[in-house]
Amino acid sequence: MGAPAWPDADADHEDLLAIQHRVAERAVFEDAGAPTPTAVERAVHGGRNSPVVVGVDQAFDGDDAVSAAVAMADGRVIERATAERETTIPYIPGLLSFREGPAVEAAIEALTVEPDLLLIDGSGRIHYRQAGLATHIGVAVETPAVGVAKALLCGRPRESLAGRRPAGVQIPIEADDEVTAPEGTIVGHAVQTRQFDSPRAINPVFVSPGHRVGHRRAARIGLAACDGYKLPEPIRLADHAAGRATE
DNA sequence: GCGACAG
DNA sequence: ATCTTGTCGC
Repeated sequence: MGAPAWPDADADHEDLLAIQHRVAERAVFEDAGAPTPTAVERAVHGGRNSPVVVGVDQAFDGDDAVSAAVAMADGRVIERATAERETTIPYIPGLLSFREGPAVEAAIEALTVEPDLLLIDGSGRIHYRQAGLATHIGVAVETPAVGVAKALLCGRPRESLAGRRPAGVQIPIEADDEVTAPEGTIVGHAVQTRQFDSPRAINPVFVSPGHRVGHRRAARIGLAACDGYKLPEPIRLADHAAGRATE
């Protein structure tokens, strides 16, 4: 078992923080088992003997969290699975994993295929205690994971994010005094996965290591997994699947 | 007290 | 995350 079981609804706030510190201790923020960006490119765009890349996203159905996991390999969707769990803890920035984690883990375990990489919507190392949803899940299921968030939770961009950047640009996100990592540690990147020529600029996504991957490879994986849209294809498909499971 | 704040 | 139609543009 890579991480503690999910806490009860009546767990103390301090217990939750303690769990996250443990998750961060067990997390590996360096390349150790995660597929290369090239391999991920084959899984999403096509190729032989690619790894199994699974995208995960959530939707809500009343008080329940609905999670969808979409597995891709050799350029095709090979399996989809969903799981629904009652939410007990409310949404609190920094404690998201305790609200959505149970459903996410259940959806991943409902797959019959074994994931080589998890692409999870939400932060990984870009988190106050370096234990965002992607890190918590990666450690819990002992699988390489990358976090892809649509907004920045914490940390300091090395450069201003104002204005427009062309697709492919990666701006380091450094730890500040709110993050439990030495000041200046690169905990992730703002990745411009998509950009238009139109007057309306597209925002970047925030990619960070979840487990068994370094920040550099995580960012390149984020770009390699995109297919014409702002979000990595497996996550985009999981988004649709989760929404459909709600209807 | 003020501002920040994944989904 | 979610409540929600049309509309501007490639």
